[in-house]
Amino acid sequence: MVVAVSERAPREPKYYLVKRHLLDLIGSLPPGSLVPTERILTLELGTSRTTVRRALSELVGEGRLVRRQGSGTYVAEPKISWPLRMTSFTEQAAEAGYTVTTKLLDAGRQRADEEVAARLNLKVGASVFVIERLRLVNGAAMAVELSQLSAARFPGLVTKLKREPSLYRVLAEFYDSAPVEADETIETAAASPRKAELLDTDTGAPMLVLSRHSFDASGAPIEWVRSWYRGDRYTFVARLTAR
Amino acid sequence: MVVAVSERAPREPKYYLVKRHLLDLIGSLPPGSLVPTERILTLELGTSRTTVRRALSELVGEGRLVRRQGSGTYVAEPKISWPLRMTSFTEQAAEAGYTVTTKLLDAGRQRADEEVAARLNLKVGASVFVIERLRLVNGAAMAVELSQLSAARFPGLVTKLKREPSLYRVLAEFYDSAPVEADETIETAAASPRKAELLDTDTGAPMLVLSRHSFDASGAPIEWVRSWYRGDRYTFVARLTAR
DNA sequence: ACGCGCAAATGGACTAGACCACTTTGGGCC
DNA sequence: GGCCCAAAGTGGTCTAGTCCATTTGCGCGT
Repeated sequence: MVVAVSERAPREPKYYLVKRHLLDLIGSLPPGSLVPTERILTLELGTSRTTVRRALSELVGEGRLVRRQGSGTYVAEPKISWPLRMTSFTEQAAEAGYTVTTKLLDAGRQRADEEVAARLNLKVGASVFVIERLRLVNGAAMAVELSQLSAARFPGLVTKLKREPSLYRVLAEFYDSAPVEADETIETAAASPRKAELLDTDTGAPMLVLSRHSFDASGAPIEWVRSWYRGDRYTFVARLTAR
Repeated sequence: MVVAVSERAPREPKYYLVKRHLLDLIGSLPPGSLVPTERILTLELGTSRTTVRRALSELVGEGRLVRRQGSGTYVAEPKISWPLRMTSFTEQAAEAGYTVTTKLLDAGRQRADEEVAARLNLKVGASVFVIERLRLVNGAAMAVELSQLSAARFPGLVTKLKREPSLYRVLAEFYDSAPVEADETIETAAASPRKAELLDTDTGAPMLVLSRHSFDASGAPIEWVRSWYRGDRYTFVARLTAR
């Protein structure tokens, strides 16, 4: 195979030069350090504020910088790893040594649209519990989670959830039901204004979206969950073994 | 103007209103449809082009729209799922029914920096093979992959790779070495100009970065690989089982 | 009928500036 | 000494415009 010579050098946008300049700077400073203000960078680098802000925004999205309105821009802490595993959220966190809390944002009953009907093996219009929760680790918002389950299959679920926050424990105790298999998908998205506020970040910030479609031992779907994590703060980790 | 009292209503930026307008539009159109031009949207929605472009950029980053300079903006095809599994890239693709090719971009020898030395259990400055490849599925660029392996442990690797493109097959045949375990991490990043060009996308576009740190049966590290996938086009899928 | 070249239209990058929301700070007051 | 509040400084949003690169399509010439 011949190694192709790229005829066209990728032309570098001006904002990317600013970004590289900032990356150098970040590399030489400890987390928490103050970085020059946007207006100062504008003068130093001879560009417009828009261009500086584009570079800053990418670095914020990559978790290298943190901006605080009215205060300044700072070098960020390293990202946090989060394991992808079959156990429940609460157990995962405990294993990793984190203190986890869950805040119930909303829990109600809705009619299944086409997508959720297909996922839960229901008819369109069937009754579905929609549970929205905020996951916090050591007090800091980590993810917004939207769970959907068949209301017919899990009667009274919402009431029970208000006493026992672990969904998987409720399923096991009251419905003798446990997910034994799941398909997870991971993708990127931009934060909506609502999710941005819940997660204390900016609208449009890059996020990791983890969807889980889980099944019981008989292969019947139990729940369909989507979780939105801040992409600038978390990385997912999975341990794979051959065979 | 009367300011709403709602204590903490997430204030919606104007660009997000444009985004929702476009999402409605996208929902009613089949993939490939032409969407109004930026200048027309500017007039229709009474905003500046910058604001329209911010909304468009997010939608492009989420894989809902495709922009082609000089031509127009189009509704995008759905994303493609890509499995996370322990087998080699080439095998994965074959199983999924895709035709896969690999283009060797660069292969050479470098001195280990601190990070790669730690990953491969070497001393800083030890010789390391750095192999950069472009992965294509059905002819379209999918990912840029950067593999790093100990040169002392795999002498002549680069030469062999030029005849047999599957790295895992080369490792098995010539070095009797196979990864049986791996840690994979997934995070988001923005495309550099170089990667953007290789992947036929825009600088700054959101990407999924998959890092794999793999080990042989004795627990010794074999390789450290990072792959950059277009976040607007791919989602990762993993199948998890309890126990 | 065909093809070529050029003009129009598209998205891409950047500028300069206005105004707003929020935080910090320091001076004046008690 | 401590408190409060105004001012200054920070990032956040948006505007209106320029110039560029690429694509498309039309009209002209052959």
